Amino acid sequence: MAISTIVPKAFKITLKTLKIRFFILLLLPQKSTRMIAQQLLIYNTLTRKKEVFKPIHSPHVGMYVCGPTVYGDAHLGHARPAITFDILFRYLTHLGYKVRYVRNITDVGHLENDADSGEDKIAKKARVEELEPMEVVQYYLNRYHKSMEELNVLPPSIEPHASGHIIEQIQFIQEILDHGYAYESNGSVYFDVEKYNKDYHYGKLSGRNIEDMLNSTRQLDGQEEKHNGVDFALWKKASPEHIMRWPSPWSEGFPGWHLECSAMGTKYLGQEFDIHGGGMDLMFPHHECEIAQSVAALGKESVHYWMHNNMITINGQKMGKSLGNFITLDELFTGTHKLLEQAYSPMTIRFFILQAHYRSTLDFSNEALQASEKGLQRLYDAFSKLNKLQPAKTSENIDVTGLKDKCYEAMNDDLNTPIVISHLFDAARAINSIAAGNGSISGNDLSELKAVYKLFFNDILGVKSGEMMDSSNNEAYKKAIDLLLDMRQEAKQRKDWATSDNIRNQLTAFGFEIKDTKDGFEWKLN
RNA sequence: GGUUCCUUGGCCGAGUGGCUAGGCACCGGUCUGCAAAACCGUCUACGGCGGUUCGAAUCCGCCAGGAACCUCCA
Repeated sequence: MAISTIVPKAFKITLKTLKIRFFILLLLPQKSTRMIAQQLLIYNTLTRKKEVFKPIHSPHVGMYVCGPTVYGDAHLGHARPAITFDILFRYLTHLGYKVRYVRNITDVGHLENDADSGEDKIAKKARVEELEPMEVVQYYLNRYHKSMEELNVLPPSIEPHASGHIIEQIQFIQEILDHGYAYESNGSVYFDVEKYNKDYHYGKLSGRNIEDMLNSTRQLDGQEEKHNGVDFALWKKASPEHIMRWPSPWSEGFPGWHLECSAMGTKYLGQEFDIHGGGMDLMFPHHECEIAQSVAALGKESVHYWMHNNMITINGQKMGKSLGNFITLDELFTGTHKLLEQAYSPMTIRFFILQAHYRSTLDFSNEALQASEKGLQRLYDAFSKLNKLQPAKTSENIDVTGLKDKCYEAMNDDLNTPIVISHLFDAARAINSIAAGNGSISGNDLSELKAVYKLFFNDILGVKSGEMMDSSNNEAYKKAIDLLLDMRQEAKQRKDWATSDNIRNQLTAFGFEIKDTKDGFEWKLN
């Protein structure tokens, strides 16, 4: 009785829902196809070629990026993948794709080395600082999030923790074991690289051959458990003093590092998904192992497009944790590092990173950052002038449609942000010319230019504009500065240059920039 | 040693066969009481040697220098 009354009702609701959905679908594809019609080329590390991006289930896109191991503060190097894939996330979304962006948090499984006595990085930090491991994780994760927010990096759709997916990882190992590509040894489980390589190619992503690797793999202590030096751990039995441990069919222990991405990627994005990103230094062995794990467990590769950002260097060398030559983001923002001549705002850092293509190395130096800071300021100034321009009948020296097309063209060419920026600088010059009275812009072009600027500068490149950061200014303070400069104007009219220069010089010393204009003055705080 | 990649003007950094970005710095000019900002202009480079081509920063070869990965790394 109850069922028969419920079913039709449920059916009714479903029909209604379907109708609404159908209606939405009718609307969406029009917008989507128009936008998605942009042909995006992305460089696929797997083929070493730029390829046309075709999602498996358009308009849905699945994207996985290797996030940080949270056992220390994020440094400049961490900002690179975060910003690179933030741009991709923003751009795909703008094109009309529905992106599910997964960026993991590694909070377990990072061995100090591959030896039996290998210690987890988080656990080590916890022991050194006498903290609960999860306390370490939370502390640095909070700080990571804060830095990312300051860099205007959008949060991913899902941010899974490795420690929260132990069951999935155990299942994944079981699949690999069932397919015969792993073996248990003294409570640990290792991936059988040699066996796998007979059926597939281990090393296809990084262009390696197992023969070369067999000869060059370092001999570390405690590797007697492995059948072969190149085999990597899927599960490690925990030594008695090891803090982070979970039960499994093989031993109390913890999962190997490479496993988390395979397990979480396929859990949230499906057995096959579109994009997997990360730093170039993760290509081997991390991503290579991921491929092997997926093929061994699922019988197919999970990832269609592998994308890798290049490194940030300092004095020509990779900035990294192990070399100890890194500068944390906090230090950059506050200028508290011995190599820094000054503090650099988060937007300067973001702009600096975007001025190089993501597949090129980018060398850190104060000179380069200062150049970025000034360049960014030039764009801010130009675009604040844009909002004050008066429309004319015709446009003389600016082609807004051409600008927009060129920006799209650059983005579509494997996210060429430096080219997009160069076009924005071209626009800035045109705006400045018009503002200086050399040229004109029509009303239509003016509003279109404002829209293009907002789209590429703010929305896609994700640079917060000056006004957005100007919220701390308050009226009383502005009036005080205006008052001082009014006094200076009076002094100028009396030709009392000593007083007028004194006011200007003092304000300049405090960091203000004073400009005299035809009818008065302008100022801003740098 | 193996694998992959790089070398662009004072600095940073795009560009993959002819159109030879952009930013910062420098210099000259315009504007200004002087500045600042802005505008206009100047400088115009592709590690070296050879080859392919009508034509090469771009393709090929050799040499020199550097980097990443091969162990944890974004």
